[in-house]
Amino acid sequence: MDKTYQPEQIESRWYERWEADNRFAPSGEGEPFSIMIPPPNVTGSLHMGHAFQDTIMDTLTRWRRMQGRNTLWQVGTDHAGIATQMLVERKVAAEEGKSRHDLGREAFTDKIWEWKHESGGHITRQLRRMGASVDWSRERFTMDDGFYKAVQEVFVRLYEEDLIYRGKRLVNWDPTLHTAISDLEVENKDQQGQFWHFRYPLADGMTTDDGKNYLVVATTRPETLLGDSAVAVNPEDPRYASLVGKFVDLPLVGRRIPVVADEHADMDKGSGCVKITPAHDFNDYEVGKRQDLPLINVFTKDAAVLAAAEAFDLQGRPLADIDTSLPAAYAGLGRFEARERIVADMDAAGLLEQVETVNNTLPFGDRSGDVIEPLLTDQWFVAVEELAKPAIAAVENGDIEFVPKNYENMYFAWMRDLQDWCISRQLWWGHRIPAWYDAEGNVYVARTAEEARAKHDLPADLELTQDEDVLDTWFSSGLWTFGTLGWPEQTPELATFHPSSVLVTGFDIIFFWVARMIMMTLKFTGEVPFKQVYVHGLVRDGQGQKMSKSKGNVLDPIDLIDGIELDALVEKRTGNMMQPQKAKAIAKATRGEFPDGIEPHGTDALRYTFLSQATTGRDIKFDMGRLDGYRNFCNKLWNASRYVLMNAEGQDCGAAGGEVELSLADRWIVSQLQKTEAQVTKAMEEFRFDHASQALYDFVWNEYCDWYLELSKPVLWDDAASEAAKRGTRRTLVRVLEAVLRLAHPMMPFISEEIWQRVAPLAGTASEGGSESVMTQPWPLADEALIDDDATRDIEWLKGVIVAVRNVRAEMNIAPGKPLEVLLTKGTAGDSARLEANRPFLAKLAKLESVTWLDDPEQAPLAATQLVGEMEVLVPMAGLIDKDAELARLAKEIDKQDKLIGGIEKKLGNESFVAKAPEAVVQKERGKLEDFQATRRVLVEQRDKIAAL
RNA sequence: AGGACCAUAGCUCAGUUGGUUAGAGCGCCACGUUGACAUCGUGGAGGUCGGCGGUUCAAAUCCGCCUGGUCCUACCA
Repeated sequence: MDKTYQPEQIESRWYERWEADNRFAPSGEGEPFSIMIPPPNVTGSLHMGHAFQDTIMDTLTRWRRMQGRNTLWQVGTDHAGIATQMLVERKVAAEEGKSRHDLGREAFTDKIWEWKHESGGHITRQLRRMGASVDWSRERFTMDDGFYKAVQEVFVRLYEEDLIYRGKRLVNWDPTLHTAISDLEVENKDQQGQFWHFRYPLADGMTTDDGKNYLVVATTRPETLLGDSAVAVNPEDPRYASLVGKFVDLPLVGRRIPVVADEHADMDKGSGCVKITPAHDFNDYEVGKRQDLPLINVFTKDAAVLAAAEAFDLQGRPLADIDTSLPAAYAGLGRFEARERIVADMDAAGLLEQVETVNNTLPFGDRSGDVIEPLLTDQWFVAVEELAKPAIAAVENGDIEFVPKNYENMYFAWMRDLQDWCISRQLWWGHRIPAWYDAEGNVYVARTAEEARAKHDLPADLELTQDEDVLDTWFSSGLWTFGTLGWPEQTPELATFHPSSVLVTGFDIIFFWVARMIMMTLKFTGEVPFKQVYVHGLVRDGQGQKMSKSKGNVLDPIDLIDGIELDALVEKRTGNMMQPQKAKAIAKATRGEFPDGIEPHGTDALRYTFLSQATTGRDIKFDMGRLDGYRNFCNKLWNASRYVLMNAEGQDCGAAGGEVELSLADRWIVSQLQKTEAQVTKAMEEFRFDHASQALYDFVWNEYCDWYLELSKPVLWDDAASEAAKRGTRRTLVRVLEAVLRLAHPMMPFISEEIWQRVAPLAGTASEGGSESVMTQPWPLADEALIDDDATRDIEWLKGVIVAVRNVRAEMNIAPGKPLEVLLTKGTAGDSARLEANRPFLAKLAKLESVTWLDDPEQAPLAATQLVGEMEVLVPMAGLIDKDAELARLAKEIDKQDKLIGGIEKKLGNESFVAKAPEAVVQKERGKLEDFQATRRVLVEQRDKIAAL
C-alpha cells in the first residue's frame, strides 16, 4: 500500500470493476428494497444538491444490499420540458442565428434529441463519480418509448373518467416563453411599484352621494383598464348603494360598464370602489363568475395590446354583442409601454386623481424571469379533487410516512387547498397531448389517431390534426415509480419493486412532484408510490447562502473530489455571467476563500461530509473544514490498515485454526465493535446518517487507532509473548478491521473496497485473489455475547493510568519520551491485580521505566499525583517541582472540586429533592459527592506536602 | 397576515423519554522526527446552552412571551 491515501487512484478503478461485474443489479433474492432516483434533467450537470441526495440514496442502497435485500436503485433522467427547450433554443440562436420558429417544430425537436444524445451522458458520468450503485441496465428516460406509452395511457384513462378536461381559463402565462406555467413555477417577488387612482365618470348623469360625477378606482396595472367589465362596490357600503346597477363610462375606451355589488370590494381600502378585469386578474375572474360578467381579453400572447378586444362568456364562448373596439393608439404596444401611455392619457383627460408609491408583489416566471401575465387561453386540466382524497388518506393512515414528520403538515395544507392542475404547455419538447381535432374543432382523445377514428366511428378520410401542446413535465414524472418498472404492462419488476421503499427528495419539490406522484400512483396502481419519504434540506455555502452562479459561491462536487487550481476555479465562477459587473468581486472573494485553490479530497471524503451533516430536514451549510477532516479520516483508516497489513500479511492470523489467546485489549476492542455495529445500524434505520458516521469515526479513530493499535504493539513486538497470544492479537486486528470496512462501506464505498480486498483474505472472509466484493458481504451484526464489560472496565482503568501519567508529563514539562518511574498506591486489591495484568501495556504506552505497587502510602516520596478512582498515581519528582506553579495549580483544582461538592451538597440538602427524586438519582449524587471529596482530600494532602517544603 | 423550522465553544454541528462535571470536528495555544499516520501524536484554553417568565425536587431539554434568522402559504383592487 502507498504511504498516503490517494483517492483518485482507487475510485475510478473500483467503479468500473463493480459495473463490469454487474454488482448493482438486484440479486433476485431476499425481501425487496427499492429506491427510484429523482430523475435529474437529462442535459443537466451534477450540483451539490444532487451529490448530497445521491450520497444518501447510495448509502441506503448499499446498506440494504449488504443486509441481503433484493435491492434495486432505479436510475433515469427527465426530459425537463421548459428548461431543455430554452437551453437548446439559446444554443441554436447562438450557433446558427436561428429561432426555433425558423427551424420548425420537427427540425427543432430533432436538435433537442441531438443535444440529448451529445450531452445526456454528462450527468450519468458524474453520478458514477459519486459511486452511485444504480442499476444502469434499467436506465430510463421520461421520453423513451415505454414511458411515452405510459403517459398516453394515463392521459386517455383520466379523460375517459372525466378527470381531464379542456377549457378556456385564466392561467399564468409567460409572455417570453409563450406557454402556460403552473402556480408553482411562479415566483412572487416584492417590488416597489406605483398605485394609480383613476376617476371613472358615471354614466347617465348620475352622481355619488357627495355629489361627484365619477367613481375613483385604484390600480397597479392601468393597462388592464382596457379590459374592464365592471366596477365593484361592497354590497354593505352605504356610500354607493344607490349606484349599484348603474353604469360608468370606461375612460379612453368608451365602453359602458356596470357598477356591481360584490364582497370582493373592500370598504376600507381606497375609495371602496374597485375595477373588475376578469380576463386579466385572478380575483377579478372570480368576481366575474359571481356577477356573470364578460371576459374581455385585451392582450396578445406577447402581452401586447390587441387592435380589438376579444370577449367571451364564462364558458369561453365568443360574445357577439359586446363592443370590442379599443383605441387605435395602443394597438401593438407592449404592456409596460401601454401602461405609461394610458396613465399619461388619463392625466391629460383630468382623470388621474393621485399616484402613490407602494410595495407590491409581482409574479415572475422562474425560468424566463419575465413578469407573468394572467391570460385567458385554451388549456387542459386535471380535476384533482377526486385524486387528492386518497392521496391525503394515504399519509393520514400511515401508508406513507414523511421523515421528518413535520413535512406532513406542509403536504396536508397544500393538498387540502388544491386547484385544478393545468397540464398543457405551449412547448415543442415533451409528451404530445393525445388529442385530435377535426376541421370543426371537435376533440377526440385516444392513444392514436387510428384509435380515435375507430372509437368515434370517424370516416377514414376525415382529416385529424393532433393537439399542438405538450404535457407539463411533472405529469410524466408523476408516473416515475411505476412507469420505470414497465407499467402499463404487469411486469415482474413492477410486482417485485413497487411500491418503492423510500423516496429521497428535497422539500422544495414536495408539491411539484411528491404530491402528484402520490395521486397518480394511487389512481393507476392502487398502491402508494413509496412507503417513506426522507426529506432533506438545501445545500448552502459555508455562510448559509444559497449557492448560485450570480452570487459566485457555487461549488462543483467534482472539484471537491478532484481538486481544482485557483485560476480555473475563478474562471469557472466568473466566466459566462449574466451580470459581468459582479465578476471582479466574485474573483476577489474566491481568491480570499481559496488562496491555493481546492485540494483533491476524493469521493469518499465528500460523501462522508454530506452524511455527517445530514441532520434530518434542515438545510446544511457545507463545511470545507469537515471535508478536510474526513479526508484526513480516510487517511487515518488507510494508515491504520497499513499497520495491520504490515503485521499480519504473511503471518499466522488464526484463519487456519491453531491455539488462540485473546488479550484484555483484544476482548475490549471486539466488545466495542459490537456496540458500534449496533449504533451504526440503529442510526441508519432512523435516517440519522450524522450519527452513523460519527459512531464509526469515533470507533475507528478514538478506539481502534488511538488505543487498540497501540495496545497491540506490546504483544506483537514482545519476543516473550506466546505464539497463541500473537495469533490472537493478529486475528483480532484483522477481523475488527474487516468488520469496520464492511460497516464503512455504504458510506465510503471506495476506500473500504480497496482495503477490504487486502484484509478479507487474512480475516478468512474472502479467498486470496478471489472475486468477492465488500459490496455483497453481510452487514455486520452486533453479537451481544461478545460484549465484555469486565474487559471494558479494565481497559478504562488502564487508559486512566496512562492519561494520568501523560498529564503529569504535560504539567511538569517532562519530555514525552523520558522514561519515568511511577508508583501506585492506596488502590484496592483489584487495582493491584490490574497492574500485574497490564504491566507491559502500561510501560509501553506511558513510556515507563518501572511501575511499583506501594502498600504503605506513608512511604511515598514527594511526587506529582493523579487519581484513578481511589488509587493514586505518583510520579516521584525529587527536587524538580516548581513549587509556586504547583501550588497554584493545586489551588485551582481544589477550587474546582469545592464548587462541585458545593453543588451536590446543596442538592442533597434539599429535602424535596431527597424525598421526590428517584432513589437511583439520589444515590448517584451521593456517589459523586464521595468521589469529589476523595479527590479533594488527595489534592489537599498534596498541597500541604508541597507547601511544607 | 397565517404557519413551519432554527438560535448550544471563534466556525460547522451533536445532545434520545427532563437527572452528564454540556460533547465532537475544525480553528487556537504549548510540547513532540518513539518502527501505521505531521492528512499525525500528547496536553490545554474556550460555553450566562438568544432574552425574560413559568412548570418541576431537578430545565440546553417541557410551556408561555419577547428578540433575531431562514423558509413556506396567502394577500396586496
